[in-house]
Amino acid sequence: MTEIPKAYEPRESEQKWYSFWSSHGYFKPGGEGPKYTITIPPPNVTGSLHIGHALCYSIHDVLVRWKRMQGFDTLCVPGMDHAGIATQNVVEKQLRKEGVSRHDLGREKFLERTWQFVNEYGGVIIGQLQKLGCSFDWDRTRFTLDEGYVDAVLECFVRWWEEDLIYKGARVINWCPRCLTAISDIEVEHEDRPAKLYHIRYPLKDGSGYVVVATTRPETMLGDTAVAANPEDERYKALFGAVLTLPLAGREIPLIADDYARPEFGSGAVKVTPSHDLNDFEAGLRHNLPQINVIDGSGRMTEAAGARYAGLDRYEARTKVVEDLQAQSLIEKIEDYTVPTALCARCGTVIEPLLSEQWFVRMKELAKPAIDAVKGGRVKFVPERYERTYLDWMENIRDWTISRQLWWGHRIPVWVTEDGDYIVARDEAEALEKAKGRPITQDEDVLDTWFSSMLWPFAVLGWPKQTEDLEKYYPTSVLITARDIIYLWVSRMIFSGIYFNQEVPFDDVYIYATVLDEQGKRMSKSLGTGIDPLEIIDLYGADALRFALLVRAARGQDIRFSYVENGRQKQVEEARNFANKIWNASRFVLMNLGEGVSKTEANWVPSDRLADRWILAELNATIDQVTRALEEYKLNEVAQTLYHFFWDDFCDWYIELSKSLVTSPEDTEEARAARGRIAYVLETSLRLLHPLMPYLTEEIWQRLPHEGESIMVASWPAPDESQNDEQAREQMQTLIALITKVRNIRSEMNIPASSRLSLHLGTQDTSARSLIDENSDQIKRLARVGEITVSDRLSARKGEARDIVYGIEISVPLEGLIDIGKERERIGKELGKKENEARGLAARLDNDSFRERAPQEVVQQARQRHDELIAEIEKLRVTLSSLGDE
RNA sequence: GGGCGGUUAGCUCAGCGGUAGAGCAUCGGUCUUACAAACCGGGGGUCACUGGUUCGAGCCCAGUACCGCCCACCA
Repeated sequence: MTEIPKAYEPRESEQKWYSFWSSHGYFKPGGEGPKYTITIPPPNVTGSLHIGHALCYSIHDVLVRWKRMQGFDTLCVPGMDHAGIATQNVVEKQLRKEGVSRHDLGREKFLERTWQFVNEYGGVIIGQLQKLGCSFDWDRTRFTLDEGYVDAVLECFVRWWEEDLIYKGARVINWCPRCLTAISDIEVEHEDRPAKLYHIRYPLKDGSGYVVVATTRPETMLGDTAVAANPEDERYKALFGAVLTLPLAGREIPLIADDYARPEFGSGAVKVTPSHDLNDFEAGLRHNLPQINVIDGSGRMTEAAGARYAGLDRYEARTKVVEDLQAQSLIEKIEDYTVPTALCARCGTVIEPLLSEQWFVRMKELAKPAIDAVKGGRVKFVPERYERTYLDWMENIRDWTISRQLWWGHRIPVWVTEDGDYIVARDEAEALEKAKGRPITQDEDVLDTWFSSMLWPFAVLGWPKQTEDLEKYYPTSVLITARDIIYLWVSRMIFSGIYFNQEVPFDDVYIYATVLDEQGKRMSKSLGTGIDPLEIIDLYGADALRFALLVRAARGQDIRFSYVENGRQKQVEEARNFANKIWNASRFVLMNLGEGVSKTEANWVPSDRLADRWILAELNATIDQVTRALEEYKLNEVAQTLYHFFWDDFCDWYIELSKSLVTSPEDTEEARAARGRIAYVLETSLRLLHPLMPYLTEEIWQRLPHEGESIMVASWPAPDESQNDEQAREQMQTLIALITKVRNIRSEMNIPASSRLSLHLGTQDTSARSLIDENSDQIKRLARVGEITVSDRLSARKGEARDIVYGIEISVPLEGLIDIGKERERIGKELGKKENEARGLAARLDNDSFRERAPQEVVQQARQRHDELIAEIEKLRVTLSSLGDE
């Protein structure tokens, strides 16, 4: 017999099997069945694995392994995202440490440097995913900036330009003065911050008084080109058209009527700064107002702000403007105020709304079919509630700012001629040709990262080329992602997928849980609250980490995960213990199987034994339940069901009930059959567990009699209705209850495990009698009793502990061991429980409406249970009173 | 300002119409020939609050309170 270590040692096993799988090509597609495709959310090249990723990709791997075992032609495409701003920021930070800026290097050199960084550090996460056990097709790994991907982005840009879905325009956009680029609306975060509300007097030119405006940003007044009040506002009706003198600047500006001014706010008059506020910008367009930029891209005041302020930082300027106004008694009051402040999602800098020329995608037209696709059920969100989230966003969508003033990314394929014509082309040669000899220069900007990642599900399959992969594997089956990128990414994949392929990019969108720390806050590396998955894998194994996460992955519910105590991660420890349990149960089976057992010998030999019929029925129910739960993305249910089946049913009962047969030293046919059955149940369980715990299950499976090269490509168990056996389940329930009661008596009476007791049972029920007869050896073993006698009913005797379960009377003679006080207490407690339950049932049964309105089945059940209880109570009372006689 | 989640045993969470479950922790016992990372047994919950629907409600409806997310151009 081969030596098997007492505890599962993940490290060696993981390495061994991952390279085994890889070298056998199991990660590649190839099943006989229909296709099943997933393209993973490409992690940022700058990233390293955190717990959220571990969850995300574990879910991917579970689904992919499961479908592969079911025989689907299964493909999971991995890859990485070039992550424009994020990556550029990281590289710039490195440069800063060296004392240089990207401008010192110049564009070419900077890009070289960034590629160098990407080649060196990027892909760290890929290696980490492999450690996790992910069975993705690494040969198909893609990068959103690789050669073919560039073609996809060009194709998209050119076609949208030709369809007039892309335009350039001057707009007030969100500008990050630190990243020095425009960012889209969704890349802005809002945070309430304490601030001041300044009430400023704007004098009327004719000297007849002033109008008070309120603002949180006094420095922008230098760019005011009007003051607006609501047309319905009685206070201003007579003044519309009047001219005001803008303080400090001395410019003359009109008082205009526009209903975006809210009469109830402050004085009802609002300053209008078209260059630095989106509302004001739009009001400016309505009234043909001039636009004056007083703040530049780095957050400093421009020349247009006046010589006194030019060059000042926007906050310094604010202080100075307020001082100057105060000096002229033009500040009416300053109040404390809370303002929703816009911040750059990348770096946290306060956003500056800035008037600038940018490229936009016209969204209305693109959104329409993407809305219909979801409404029509062609894309299904799981959990369903996110459908609403998506639709609300899409139905109120605004045009998308796609140009970024960065260097790292897809350069915008637009060239400008000297006379200002835009030429959109796939490359410079084509642009030159189109320019017909006019000199041209390429637009400096790059595209928003999401402009490229929105093409992911089809670009990774080869689009815009009509490749075999695209033909075969698109659309994909499911997208598994986090909820915070529903707008940024999911929505955009849907509308671009439909636009370019006339088909939705995926059937389902599964939004997985957010992993939180013990405070219920989002885990974040930067806040130091992150846990390194590799550390956990090192300590407990990849399977344990996967299981710990998956068992908590209820659809869409957040997971709180950093319960660490004395350097131990309790949640993973629990999963590791389960892995070890599986290991040891397998060890038991293997130790008894003997050498050279063939697959056929380890098969299910039909049996009339209760335990056999029962475990087969339970196994079958488990297969059914687990498969169903997988179909519904209820991964926690999958994990919990398997945990319960394996530990409670298989280990605690089936193995124990089969032990004497299985370990029998004689090599009888009966014993061999029993060994075959136990191996069969184990092998089937391993296949069910494999998607969750790939390494452990492979390690054991390879040692068991099996067919095929790897559990990875073994078949997924199918439920078999003929194996349902209600009778076996009921009888087993009785047997378990009986054994538990005897153990209970032992424990409460402090009977040492070593002392063999006798057991008297009383029942008139013939089926209960035969249940006891047929399983008397098991009862003796598991309840640790020597002799069992069965009679019609038991009469009270002295020195015995009594109980009753499912109508079977139990008596354990204790001779001198009994403690009457304890026994009285124990029976009293039992009696109390039963009386309580009986009372509740009686109350329901007495209720006319219950008997009339509740389903007959429920009433019937209640009545039966009630009658059973009454009989049991009766007998316990007799016992109790006989104790009282002592 | 709108929308969405959550509130169940000391902790982390399942359960979502038939009268409460798991793991950990805790208490007592056990080296019972796979496993002390284990085994056996016990204790512990007015299922946030208030109303309502129902024969029956953690479970459905309405509202309240805290906690957490998302969206929003309120100067």
